[in-house]
Amino acid sequence: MGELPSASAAQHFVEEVSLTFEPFGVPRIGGQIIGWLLIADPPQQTGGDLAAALGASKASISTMTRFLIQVRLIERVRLPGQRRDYFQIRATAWAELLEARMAGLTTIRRMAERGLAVLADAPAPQRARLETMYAMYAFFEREMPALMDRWHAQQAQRPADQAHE
Amino acid sequence: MGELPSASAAQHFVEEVSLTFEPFGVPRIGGQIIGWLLIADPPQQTGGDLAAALGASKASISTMTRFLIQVRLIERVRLPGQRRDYFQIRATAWAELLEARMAGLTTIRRMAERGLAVLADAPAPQRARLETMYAMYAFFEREMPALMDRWHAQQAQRPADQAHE
DNA sequence: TATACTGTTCAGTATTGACTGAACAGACTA
DNA sequence: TAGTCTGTTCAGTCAATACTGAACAGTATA
Repeated sequence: MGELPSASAAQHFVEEVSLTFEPFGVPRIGGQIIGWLLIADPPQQTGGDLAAALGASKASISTMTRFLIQVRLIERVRLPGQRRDYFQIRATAWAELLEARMAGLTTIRRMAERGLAVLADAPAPQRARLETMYAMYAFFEREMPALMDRWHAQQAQRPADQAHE
Repeated sequence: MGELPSASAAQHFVEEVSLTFEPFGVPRIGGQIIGWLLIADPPQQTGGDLAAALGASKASISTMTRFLIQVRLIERVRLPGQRRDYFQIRATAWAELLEARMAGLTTIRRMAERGLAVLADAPAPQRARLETMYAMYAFFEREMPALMDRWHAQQAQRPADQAHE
């Protein structure tokens, strides 16, 4: 177990992360794992570590880590010569999370599109609701990639503390 | 009840919208109400209309409409001289939904900030995880308003079929 | 082969919450 | 005041699921 500045502050942070992720459909323990992996020392922790730190059963940890790996928030690493599994936050997790959010734009744009297909023969005023909805999401869907590129460009420009990965 | 091009196509669309909103924490019937209000003719529908069209109880409609009003997706209108309540999609619902999503950026940025506070005395490599997370969300939090402004400007420029509202 | 250790699977529990039917409340007509 | 609309509230049911404890399976050491 690592040295944390204040155990209670860490615990409070873990709880906060857990609550932040809950409305996004991530079960409580999943959020706790993320929170803990964000501040744990070292960054890679075993299933046993997680179970101990969070006071959860091995079963929960096993199921949740598999889930978090599937949604690409964490990854499983095996240190050479070791037979234990370690978990850590994926370096690109947050970038991909944001990109997934942007893919959500497409979903809604398509939904509007389908609605307009249903109202194909309807008069314009009736279609207006869906037209504006479509226009808006199509706009952001079109513009977001450029913004994402600017972010990546800015990152490449100042690789200051990009030690890991 | 209005004239729909194809009842089954409409029903299918309603179902699709319902499924689209489900992962966002909107209960099934809530999504159905949104779907129906997107294509219904006329755009304003009574609680009874909704109950009949969706085959749901008055109680569900009452609770869900109140919820959807609270999250500002729909609004309750009273036609002059009428004593019945009508519901319709708010004209600015989708814009505000997107803005709410952007507010989510702030939540995550703050979360990273809190984590960094917990690791105030930790060495740089340990803080790196949270630093990149913070930088990324702060970047988008900073840039998104400008993009939103561009959208509004573009809308003002061509007020073509902005008949309603 | 025995044993320690890893992690997974599975049955069972307990909680949450979406939805309904029925009772209730308020406002307009007769 | 009675009757008929509106919409809300409430108790109860039903289904989904998060979580646990215990049994299981695989792999390395003795």
